[in-house]
Amino acid sequence: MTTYYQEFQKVFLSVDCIIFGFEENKLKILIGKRNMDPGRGEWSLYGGFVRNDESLDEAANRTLFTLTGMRNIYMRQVGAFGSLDRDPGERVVSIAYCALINVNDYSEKLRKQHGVEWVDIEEIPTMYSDHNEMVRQARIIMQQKFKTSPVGFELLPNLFTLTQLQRLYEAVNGADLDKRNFRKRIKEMDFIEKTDLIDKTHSKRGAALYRFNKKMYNEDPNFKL
Amino acid sequence: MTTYYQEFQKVFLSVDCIIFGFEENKLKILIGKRNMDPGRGEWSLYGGFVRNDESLDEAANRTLFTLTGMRNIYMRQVGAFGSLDRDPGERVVSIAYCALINVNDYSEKLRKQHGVEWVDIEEIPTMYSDHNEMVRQARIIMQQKFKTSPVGFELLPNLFTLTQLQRLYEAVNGADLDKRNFRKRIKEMDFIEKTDLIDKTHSKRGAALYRFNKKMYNEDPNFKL
DNA sequence: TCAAAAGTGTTAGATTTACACCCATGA
DNA sequence: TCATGGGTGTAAATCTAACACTTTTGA
Repeated sequence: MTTYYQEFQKVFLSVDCIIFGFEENKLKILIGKRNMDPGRGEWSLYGGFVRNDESLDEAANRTLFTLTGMRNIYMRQVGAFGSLDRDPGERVVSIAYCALINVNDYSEKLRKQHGVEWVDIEEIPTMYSDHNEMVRQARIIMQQKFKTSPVGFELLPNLFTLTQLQRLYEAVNGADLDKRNFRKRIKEMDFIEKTDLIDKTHSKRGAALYRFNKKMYNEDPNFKL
Repeated sequence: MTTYYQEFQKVFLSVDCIIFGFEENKLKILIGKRNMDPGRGEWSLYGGFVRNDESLDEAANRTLFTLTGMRNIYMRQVGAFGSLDRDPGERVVSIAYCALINVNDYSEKLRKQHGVEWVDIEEIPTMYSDHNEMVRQARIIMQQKFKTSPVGFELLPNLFTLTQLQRLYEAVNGADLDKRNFRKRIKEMDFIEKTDLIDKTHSKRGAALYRFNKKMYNEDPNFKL
């Protein structure tokens, strides 16, 4: 450490995860009650400290893995949050990351162990510190991403119906979509493949199941919704 | 400090500024040669450490002020950069911010004092550490912003011609625009006001000078380009 | 008088939006 | 048999993109 550097204080760095899921036709995030001071008992995002031997991205992935046991999950940075008063104890600057996971892939046992639950994005309670602001920014970023990039499939099972996909997009942008116009657009995207399989769990007639063909998308990435 | 926190190392936090300007029909950024180790002599963004008593935004504004003497400048966070190897000495995590300034408002004297210069965004040299990546991300963010928000005026004098405005947009998105279509769109935006003044410095005939009416924009914010 | 930049409208094509009925099936 | 969700096409309106000539004036 040079003399120059000594003028400045070092700070703790944490990551906080905004983990999105799609359940009951609603966009939800995983939050829990803090079990440590400061802020014990308040609603909070799941987070953790950045270690000495890992990058920010690695810290975010490790934190997500700790909570969900899941790897290779879609994640991206939302931004750095560093108000002076954001942590009532010592100064902690936090880097917010958002993630998209398939709710079905997340073990209920693990979820309960960590005491987190899925909460409708439209009904987020007041949370600890600046966590509401983190969620607000994450949501805006995701709304943009959903329009131009096929990230929505991260929230769905491998096989999904067009109605499920439409409900997802409705939940994300907070407004209903026209069924025929929606399906017209889907048909234009060859990488959203119709399978021979039928889902009969949601209707008597049954709905065709589709899958997202990532390889085909990479050859001609022209997503637009 | 609690026992728990001690498991984690604190780190230095810095801010790095991507300062955009518009000059000679080109989008440029302010960079200089590093005058300290590590990386002495390499091209670099202008940055500084985050102090104990200031938020990240405040640190970015202070750093910009130190370099330019300018306050109340449009600034926004690009993101946090925290690879393990990004600083060859001690670990430093940096928060990148981008800013838009009017080149004419920046004193040449100050610029030279700090040894920074305006470099065409299309001709950025290889820079220290991850600074090229910071610029790349800042540029993408700005390209998005320019389409939906009247931030371009931050780079222009109060009074500007439509040709200047068009050249700015061409520089930002890296492609030429159709003059008639461009001007058609401008006319639809009442908050871009034509004045009685004529600029004769760039043509014999003279071009009408326009101004951005911020108050009018706030009453009906419908920017689209 | 001419070079150089300013200024101005129209049209074809593409995209977006609104809209209503039949189908298949299990209960 | 009927209630429920699945599935389909068209037409009007809007938006986008392509395109060329006249004006003014200082040198």
